[in-house]
Amino acid sequence: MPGGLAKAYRPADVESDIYDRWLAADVFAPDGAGSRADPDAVPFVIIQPPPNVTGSLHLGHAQRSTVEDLMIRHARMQGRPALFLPGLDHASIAAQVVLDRVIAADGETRASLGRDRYLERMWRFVEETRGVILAQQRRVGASLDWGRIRFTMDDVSSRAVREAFLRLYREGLAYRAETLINWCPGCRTSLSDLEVIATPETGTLWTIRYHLVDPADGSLLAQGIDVATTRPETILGDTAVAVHPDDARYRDVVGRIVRIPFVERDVPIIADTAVDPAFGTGAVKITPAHDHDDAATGARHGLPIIDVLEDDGRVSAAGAAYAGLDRFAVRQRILGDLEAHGDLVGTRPHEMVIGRCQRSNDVVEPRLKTQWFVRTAPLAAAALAATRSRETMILPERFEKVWEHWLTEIRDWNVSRQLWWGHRIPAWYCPDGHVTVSASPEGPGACETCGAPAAELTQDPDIFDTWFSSGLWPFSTLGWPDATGDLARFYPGTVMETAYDIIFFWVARMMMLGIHLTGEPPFSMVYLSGLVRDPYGQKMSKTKGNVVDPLEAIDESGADALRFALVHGAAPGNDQRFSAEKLENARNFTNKLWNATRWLLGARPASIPADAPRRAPDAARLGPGERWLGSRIATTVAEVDRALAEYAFADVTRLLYDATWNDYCDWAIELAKIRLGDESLAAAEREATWWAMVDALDTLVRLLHPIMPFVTEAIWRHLPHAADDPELLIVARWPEPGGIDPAAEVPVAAAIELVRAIRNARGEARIEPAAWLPVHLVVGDDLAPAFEDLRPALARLARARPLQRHADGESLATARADGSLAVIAGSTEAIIQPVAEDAERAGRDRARVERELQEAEALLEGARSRLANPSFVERAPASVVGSARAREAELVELVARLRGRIGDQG
RNA sequence: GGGCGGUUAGCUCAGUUGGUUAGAGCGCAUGCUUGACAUGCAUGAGGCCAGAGGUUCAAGUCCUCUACCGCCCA
Repeated sequence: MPGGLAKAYRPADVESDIYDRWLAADVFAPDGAGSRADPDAVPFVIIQPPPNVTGSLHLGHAQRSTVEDLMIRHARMQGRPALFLPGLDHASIAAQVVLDRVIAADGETRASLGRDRYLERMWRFVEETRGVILAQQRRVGASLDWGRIRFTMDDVSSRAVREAFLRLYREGLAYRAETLINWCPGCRTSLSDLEVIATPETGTLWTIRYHLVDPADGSLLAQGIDVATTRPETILGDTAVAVHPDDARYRDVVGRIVRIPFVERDVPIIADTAVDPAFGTGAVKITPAHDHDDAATGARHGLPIIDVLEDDGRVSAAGAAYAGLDRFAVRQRILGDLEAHGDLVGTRPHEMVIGRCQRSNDVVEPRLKTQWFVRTAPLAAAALAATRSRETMILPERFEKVWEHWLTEIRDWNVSRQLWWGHRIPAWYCPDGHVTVSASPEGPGACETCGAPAAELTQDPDIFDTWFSSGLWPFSTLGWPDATGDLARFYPGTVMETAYDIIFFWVARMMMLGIHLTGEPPFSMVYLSGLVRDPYGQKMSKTKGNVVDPLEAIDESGADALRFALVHGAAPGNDQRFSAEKLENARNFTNKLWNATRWLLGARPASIPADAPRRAPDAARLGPGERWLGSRIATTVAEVDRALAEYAFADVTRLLYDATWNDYCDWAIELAKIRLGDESLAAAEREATWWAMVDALDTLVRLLHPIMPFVTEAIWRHLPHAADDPELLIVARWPEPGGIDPAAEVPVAAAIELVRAIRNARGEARIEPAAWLPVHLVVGDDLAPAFEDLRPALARLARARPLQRHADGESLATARADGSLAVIAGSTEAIIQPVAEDAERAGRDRARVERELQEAEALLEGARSRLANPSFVERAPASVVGSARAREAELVELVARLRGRIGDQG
């Protein structure tokens, strides 16, 4: 076992141990004992979007945690104080749905327990579940500052909620009003506009006849007016019939009275321009308690408002004979009864949009309720100003348009929820109905209007929308409203990373509340992640059975493989497809990196002791391969820095994959093997080579650490270190850019091209791979010294024995034998002499060279016609024309040489 | 109805401010138990860049229209 490393990387053997070592070293906190942060540097802060306390980790969480963690790890390695703050969200409605199911197993319901016992049960339940997702985050490798963890229901958060509400109330930005709200009968709570999903459906448009009332004696006439409706059960709450004032069909009946069936209520026929004469019969029923448009019409005409529903969706006492029945049962009964009376005059299918509850999918009912609202207009304006001024940026930028539109059109936010699990609204009402809002945990001492004593006050039974406490998260987590040290140091935060589907629910609310309550936008960058979908682009869901469990993926392939695969597909705002193949590919990559390390440790020259401290390679003794590698790695550092600065994390994975696999493993290791095994070289040269290989791998491992923290940390343990290196890679320095040397790359790039061309020629000619063949070559003077150094490498990689270099083409031509293979690669040219003459092989080789010639001629023709165009030469920039000319010259020479080869062979 | 995104190799995706020959991984084909790695190595095949028009010396890239797919808002 070279280097004492296992033959394959086994993540399960090292991951938990490594995480424990990070914890023990106290390196996650920006001010932890093991932190190497520069206290004067600008902190880098990510407050993690808190997952639901009863939830468990799904692939989307894993992806977002990884993206957040890689930004944090990068900043930490740069020496910035990096705060990655974990948390949990109480998720009112979602948690209640889960707990309701749990208690149902014991034969209990919310009602049977009552509010206090239900909440006690919830706290017990939450204590049981809260650890689950936190442990899962550790498996992913998230370097969260566990000492600063917050829960939206802990005391600090509660205080922030009460204080925020009090301030908004005092400023008139929180108000209580009786108005039409969205009601979910399934969840038995009101919903914000965002939580109602507009769903296109095919419903039915029924036409119903309301009979006119005889003004003389109040008796019912046979004459009537036909109205169209999609919700016949709302008949019970009708308080008018409306027509358009210009509608000639109804001019005569405006002002007359109709009787609403079943409830026997006499209501007027009114004229209102809001009525669309083209819809149905042109006459519509008006139900101000159960329709937003009707409520507006009702308000204009002073119509009464009659709520005919109970909270659970049954018809109330106002529904006369139908009271106590479910709304949809009532619909059917009413239709039957209308038909029996001959008053159902039309039925036809109708395409419509129905509002459904985001969580329960129940049809949402508009209802009149007294609730608390947040006045959004001024808050939204400030949020818009912050993004317009670029104080806060949104990535990808195209979401700014959506953001603008939504915040411009925003309506007031209903924050009351008729649930139990959440922050109780800190508003108290005295017997006279005065409102007192208090931020004190004990509530107000007395009514602030009439002085009624506390004992006579009753607290609002409702709780806040979960997103209200979430909206305070970027600063409530840091101790707001107290002026804590953390708040001063870490607010505003740096990046808010979250999924684009909660940009309104959450990001907008954090911006609105953050700016208003703290005076500053809560973060400077909003990074919106896409969704992780299944291999066919379908959303993952338990019902579809296409869910990938991140923990299973980690068990199988390791956390690093999962992270790499997820980051590889992550472009801001774009969904990605996740598949077992991608995971496998990433796992192979971790193994490749591991094995490169294994090779390196096993290849240490005997003259270097195993525990030798890290030493810079002696630059004067490096071969062309090491100089090439040094420049390649330096280029990679620069490109990775650029990609990170642009949040192009998928690019980072691609750059590092290529640098590791292609540059380091495929070429650098192969070149170094030859040099390290070359007894003719001085020991100092072999040592320099090995140290150069250590340098390059060390840099790659540092660059890869934010994405693949475990395997890189495991490798780092085994690499030689300098005296000022820390124990752990997680706090090691991020590589410095610099050292790019294009001139150093030229000879090895040419050598690689030549080796490939020779392999290709041998392959096409079907020469046994194991065969060593004599090769003659000629190279340009500029490459000659490097090629001399590289001779042993070229010989082995191209299986050339002997390898003879000629001074010029003429000399090379003398090496030509019957059936020899012609190879042209860039400016180098070679002849491979076959073991034995073989007519068939010669034919195949000739065909290959002719194909190459054809391709070269086609390219030359293209280059010439381009240059033949006078407007190109005149108008294109000189540099472009220059390189076109150079290209043409190159092709001319290539064609000439290929022609020469064919002549030779012919 | 309004808005946004996508369409590049069999599949999943890259492709910088327009500039030489459009790339990668997987898959496929052929061959290889090479002393780091078969979770591997070598070589190869495979593209009218959705379609039409335009701008330009030059278009996968910019503009217009069309088709299809997806998402958001109403």
